[in-house]
Amino acid sequence: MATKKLELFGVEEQEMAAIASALSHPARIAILKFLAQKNDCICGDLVAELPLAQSTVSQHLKELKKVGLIKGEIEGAKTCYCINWSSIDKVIKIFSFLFEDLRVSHKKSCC
Amino acid sequence: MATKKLELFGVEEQEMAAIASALSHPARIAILKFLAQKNDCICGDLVAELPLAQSTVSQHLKELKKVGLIKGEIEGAKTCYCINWSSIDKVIKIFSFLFEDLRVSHKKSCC
DNA sequence: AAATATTATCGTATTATAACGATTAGTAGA
DNA sequence: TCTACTAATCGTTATAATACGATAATATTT
Repeated sequence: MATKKLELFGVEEQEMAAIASALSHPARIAILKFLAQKNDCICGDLVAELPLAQSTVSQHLKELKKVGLIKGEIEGAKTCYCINWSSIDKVIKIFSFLFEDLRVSHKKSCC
Repeated sequence: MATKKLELFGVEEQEMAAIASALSHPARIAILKFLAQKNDCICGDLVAELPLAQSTVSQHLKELKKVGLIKGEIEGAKTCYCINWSSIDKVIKIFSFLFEDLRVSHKKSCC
């Protein structure tokens, strides 16, 4: 009874929701911050930094990669992760676009 | 085994994640858009607009209200909803702040 | 070749989310 | 008052997300 009816909405709404989903866990926000501060790092660095198991961190990295917010490059046994800046730009553009669009039609409301 | 360990992260990370959670469903994005376009509306308008049951729409509205993105004012039998613009401003500030912060330290990375 | 290191994936348990119908509580109108 | 309307909440079901340990896969070191 509770299948997500995502497909019944517009592609823009779906895309924004998918990006927001990727940002909807503090661990993933923390990963982005850490990644930006260190410029790049391997999975093990994040495991040392976060209060989560290695498998869990790997899972979070996978979700961030799924929506394109980060990139991962295999370097031997390790995988080097970094932020996908062009994707970040796109995200900022999409969201600020939404909010600016909203704002123009802002008159007076009931509350 | 799978209790969310949200409290183990910083307050800023938690706050951002909570806002992103509210935006992580296309129905809620659609509600915000509709609300901005019409300036304000009642629950029934959204039920007519969205492919969801009344109880489900009400649930989504509750989540948006929980993080302060919208306001609701009871007017007799109806409830008038509108966007909480000061909250939207705050959201934009928090997120652009994050991304700008990230960007300054952007040198060259492994990928 | 064997041991170690690193990360991804699998399997699983628990909690959270999404959706609906039914009910409740409130207001407004006949 | 009785009826109709509006929206919130309750109860339930199904799906998704979170987390972990264990294992697998690959690369490096000894």
